[in-house]
Amino acid sequence: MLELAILGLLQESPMHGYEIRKELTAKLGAIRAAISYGSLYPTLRRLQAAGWITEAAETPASAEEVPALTSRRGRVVYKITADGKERFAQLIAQAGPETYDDTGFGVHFAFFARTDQATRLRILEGRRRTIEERREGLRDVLGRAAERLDAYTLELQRHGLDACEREVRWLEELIANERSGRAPTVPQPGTAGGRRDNNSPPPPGESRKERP
Amino acid sequence: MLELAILGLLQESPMHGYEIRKELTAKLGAIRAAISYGSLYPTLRRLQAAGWITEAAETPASAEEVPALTSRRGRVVYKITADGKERFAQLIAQAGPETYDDTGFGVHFAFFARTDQATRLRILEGRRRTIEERREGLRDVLGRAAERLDAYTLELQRHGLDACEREVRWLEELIANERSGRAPTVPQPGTAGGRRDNNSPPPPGESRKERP
DNA sequence: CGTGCGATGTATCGGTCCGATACATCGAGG
DNA sequence: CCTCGATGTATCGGACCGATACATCGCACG
Repeated sequence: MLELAILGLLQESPMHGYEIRKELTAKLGAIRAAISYGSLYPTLRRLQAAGWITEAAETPASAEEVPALTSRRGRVVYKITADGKERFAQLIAQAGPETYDDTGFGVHFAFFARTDQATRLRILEGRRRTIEERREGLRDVLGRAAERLDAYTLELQRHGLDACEREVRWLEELIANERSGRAPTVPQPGTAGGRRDNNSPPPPGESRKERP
Repeated sequence: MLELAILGLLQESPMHGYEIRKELTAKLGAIRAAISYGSLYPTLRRLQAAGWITEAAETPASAEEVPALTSRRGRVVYKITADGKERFAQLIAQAGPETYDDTGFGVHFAFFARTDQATRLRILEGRRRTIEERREGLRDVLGRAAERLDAYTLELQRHGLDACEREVRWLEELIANERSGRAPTVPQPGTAGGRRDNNSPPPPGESRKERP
């Protein structure tokens, strides 16, 4: 999962470890806590050894630009390689069971903008299936095994069941949206300020903008 | 976490590994997938080495009861020791940061029937705090960093934010319920059938009530 | 009658990821 | 001046997972 996330992130722009962590924390904040350095750095080294990423020199512009702003000293900036992009495409498209658990789905979903519509649909439906099964499991327990469990445990199951039903509905909307049309956003009033297509989804052949 | 869950479960009755897994899967189904044998068995051995649990002989009733029903052969049944109960009490009451993450909170909550009210309140409030912080983080991202993120990522954040708000409301109800009165259940019509006291929890002091 | 299949049951191994910890630099504010 | 918080890289032990192996039992199907 971390591998996929890093590869996906580095396609936007080269970054060093600390930055990767921050960006990932922002992007995946909804599904998991900040990723640990204890897994980040070893993974970066693994990816580099495999040739998916390389170190990029840190020299800012051309030559004797006196920096003064930031004294990039020990920072190690990584950029993705051509092999790395290939690897990402393979990872993002293939769907094993781990693709549908909470974390796996979240990571895949966070990079939907780099995925083709067929894959998006497949993943959304797989996730729905998974959640539906979880939901059925909870209903079973609440129905059949309710006498064996204490009130707190039951309340926990009810809350979980509610979350499942809600997520299934959310997925239904996304699937419908995905099938007929291409707008990713579910209409939903009054949460954040501006809603506006920002960086539109140019999934397969993309050009990335950066600061000019 | 696994340690706490096993200790808690074994207070209800002695069990073997397979059974522990099944019960735990039922009890914690709302918050996590089935626990792996790859962590269960090593943990059982660790708990046994520490003296929190012991093997219990499998002999069914008294003597030459011809079994014929089940041929309990290799099953290893564990029971909790006095030290184990003490350990459980210590683990369930003390609250570190890991007590408030999704899994940690879920396990603690699932054993609320064996916890005193003060601890329950402390944990519920800590969890609320944690979720509120996560919620603020998501609001920040949706507000300030929205332009930098693609529509799918934003949708993920919105869904996460919604889940946070919902959980905070759920926790509020539980806290209010806990403070004034002692009924664990939030009134909520029409989900499961019978509600009724089952395996009574006589943990430290309190007695559990249910509808008479 | 056998034969295979699904549930029950115990166990290990490699790998991923986390939490704690260490250490070094830099800019800002007291 | 000096500490504090943000930035930044890195390691270590431990928790937990997923795959795998292996053995027994009862039952259904041929």
